[in-house]
Amino acid sequence: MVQAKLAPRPRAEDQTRWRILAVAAECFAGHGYAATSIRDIAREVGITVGAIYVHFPSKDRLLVAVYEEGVRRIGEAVDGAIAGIAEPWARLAAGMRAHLEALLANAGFARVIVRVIPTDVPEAARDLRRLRDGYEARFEAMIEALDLAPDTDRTVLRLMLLGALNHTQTWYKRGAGRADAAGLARQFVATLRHGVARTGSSK
Amino acid sequence: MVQAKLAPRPRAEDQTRWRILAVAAECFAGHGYAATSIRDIAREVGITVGAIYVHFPSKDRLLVAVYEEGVRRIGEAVDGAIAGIAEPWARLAAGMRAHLEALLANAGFARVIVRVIPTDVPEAARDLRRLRDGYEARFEAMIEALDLAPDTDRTVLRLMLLGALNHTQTWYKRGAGRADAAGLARQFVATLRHGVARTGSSK
Amino acid sequence: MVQAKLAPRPRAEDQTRWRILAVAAECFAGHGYAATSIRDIAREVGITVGAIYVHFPSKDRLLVAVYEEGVRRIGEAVDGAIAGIAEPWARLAAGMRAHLEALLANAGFARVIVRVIPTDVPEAARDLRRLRDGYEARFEAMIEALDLAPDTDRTVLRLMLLGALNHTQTWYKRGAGRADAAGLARQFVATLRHGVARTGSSK
Amino acid sequence: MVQAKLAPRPRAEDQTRWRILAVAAECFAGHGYAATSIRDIAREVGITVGAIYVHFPSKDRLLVAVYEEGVRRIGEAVDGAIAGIAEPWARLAAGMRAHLEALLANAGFARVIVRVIPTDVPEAARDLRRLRDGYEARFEAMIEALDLAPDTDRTVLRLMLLGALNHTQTWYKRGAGRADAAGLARQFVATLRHGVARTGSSK
DNA sequence: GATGAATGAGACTTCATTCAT
DNA sequence: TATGAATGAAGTCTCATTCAT
Repeated sequence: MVQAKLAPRPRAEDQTRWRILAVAAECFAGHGYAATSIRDIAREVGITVGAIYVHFPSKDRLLVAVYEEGVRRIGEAVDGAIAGIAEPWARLAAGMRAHLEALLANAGFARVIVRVIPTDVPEAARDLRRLRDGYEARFEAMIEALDLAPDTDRTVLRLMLLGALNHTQTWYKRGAGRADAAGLARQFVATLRHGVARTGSSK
Repeated sequence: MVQAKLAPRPRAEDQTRWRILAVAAECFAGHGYAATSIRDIAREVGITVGAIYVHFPSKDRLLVAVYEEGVRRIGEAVDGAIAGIAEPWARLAAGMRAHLEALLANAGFARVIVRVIPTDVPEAARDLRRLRDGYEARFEAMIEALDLAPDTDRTVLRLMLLGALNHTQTWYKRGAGRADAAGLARQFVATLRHGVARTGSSK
Repeated sequence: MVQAKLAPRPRAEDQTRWRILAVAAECFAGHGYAATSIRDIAREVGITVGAIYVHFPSKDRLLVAVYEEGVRRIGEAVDGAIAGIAEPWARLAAGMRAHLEALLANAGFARVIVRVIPTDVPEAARDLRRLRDGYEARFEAMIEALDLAPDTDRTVLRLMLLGALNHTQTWYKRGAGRADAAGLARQFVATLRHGVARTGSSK
Repeated sequence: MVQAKLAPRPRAEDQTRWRILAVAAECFAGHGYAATSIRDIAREVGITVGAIYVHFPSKDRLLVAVYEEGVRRIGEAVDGAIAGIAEPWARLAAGMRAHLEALLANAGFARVIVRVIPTDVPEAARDLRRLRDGYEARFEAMIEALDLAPDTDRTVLRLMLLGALNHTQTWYKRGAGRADAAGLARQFVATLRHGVARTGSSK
């Protein structure tokens, strides 16, 4: 009983590192890198500022660590979602849906990747870019496999798609539930595939 | 008479205000709101920190002023571009092109609107949102006029479109010239209209 | 009368800068550069920490400013003391006396030069070395003019002399008055000139 | 018996203590006490910060330990050098040479004594002073034995001599080899003994 | 004997803002 | 209109030291 009161460290010894990471992800994703102070994070975690420096050597390395974890998580989510799906458009739809779900599930880790622009943090820019590119390569591959109209610029398509996906973060109302991510992904992919013009209405 | 003594020129009197605005736009667009200090701006303009407070009461009011000017400029650009065009899809294409050109022309004013997210600056959030919404209403209207497939969610379409447009800022390589903005806009609108799937390849 | 209470800034507008310099000199000379904090200086001057940064951009620039002033003062003291004295040994004696008096007069400015070793502050090392060398060049010149025994290494003599002079700071008891500086200088120069061995006692 | 259980090796048990001492000596001598952190030392030794506290209760006690070892070493060096030399000037010359050699041999232990001024570390000042004085007493004795001109102040002579010796640390270029220490000592002692004025040139 | 997480104080520096001039 | 000195809070990071393991 006394134990429960005074010794709250039951399992992992580096639980603190994880809590810092999680809080930092939430803060960076919520207010941006520059607007988040180490103090903010420490306060939220419930430790001293110095304790953060026991686990991370600097603010920008903490950001990189968050980014890494974020890329790992959303990457695994997408990989898991598209595994076993062979048809290219279905693969893309599944990937987009997983991406959106991660993004809208209110998890800081995924949102950081979208929110923090590499060039914002010169000291970490190289690492951030590498991580980002590594993740986005999945979509490059998925788009590569599509059977597209002859004159389509696949690069522009990819960036357009990612722009649409990531922009959701700006306007999506939290609380609407993650079910909507599926609906959004469906509409996005349908739009990209067939367009939204009423059939027979064009040129 | 007092005029004759000190400030004989009628308009140039608030030239400083304009220079502050322009520099602030560039800074906010380049590094974000939190990462830009009043000192940075003052240094770039070549005046004292105090001088900024002569023209703007606070940092967040300065941001709002920049936003206002940005919205005014890009709004006028879009309005000018679509004036006289009746056909809905052509109107949208012209509007998107103007938007992209403003964004990629390296002008801070337009980029600020995309870069600084209203919620980042709580003290100014309401104003920023109002300004943003006022601008984006144009696209709402343009999309409203389109003849779309029956089950299309116009709101999602608008947000998808704006996401694609604004995301360009992240990856667009400057120096490529603004001519490309037109090309990008064309591809974007074509994609949204008809999709990119090879005709006859599906359903 | 109210004036005397509320407006204590009577003359110079950069009085603060001087007070900071003086206090910093005393602190750096007393405890060394690393052991002196900006807070210490601010507290002693009676201003905020930030106020120091209004006048000096960084701690090491403050040190350089103190050094500059110190070199200026002790340089002028020595120059004044040797002016008009033609006989080389008398010139050296006068110079040494002035140097010692400045050093032992309890004035931080002069002591800083002796106390803070250039290599201790890498960011300022180049400047400090330049200033120090500029000052010590006087002694080089004075020694150059001496009529010395043929095999004497003048450089070693100079360094030996400066070592003896500057070491005084370590052991000299303050409060004994500056009169002793003259006596010390006399004994130093006599020793260097003729040695201390009893005449006829050696080789 | 307890010995047989836990510490079977007689000497090597506190090897770590020695490594800490050696590194600390080098650091304190190189950058000064205040500018050296416990972490710097730990890193250099290749152990944890906590490990240092296993061997030394505080930073200032570590300094005292380094000082003690330094005084012991340079003291033994001087004692060994002057042992068996009876003629006072020759004794002094040998002692100075040994002192200089220890100082210039790039060994932190000897340099610490010269570099760290007792008053810099109030908590350890008393100990440092005691150790220093104990060492310098040798020179006091050596000077006492000299046959000097009647009006010579032996105390000033000692401090002058130590000042000249210890100042070498500031300017001596490492890498010139320790052979030069002998040459320097010779010139120092010759200067003090007979002076550097050209014979017959004075008064 | 040694580790490594943690603390609390304090390091230097920059911040937005005010105000007398 | 503009300056520049000043403030007080906050920024990132390092410090010596402690302690459970």
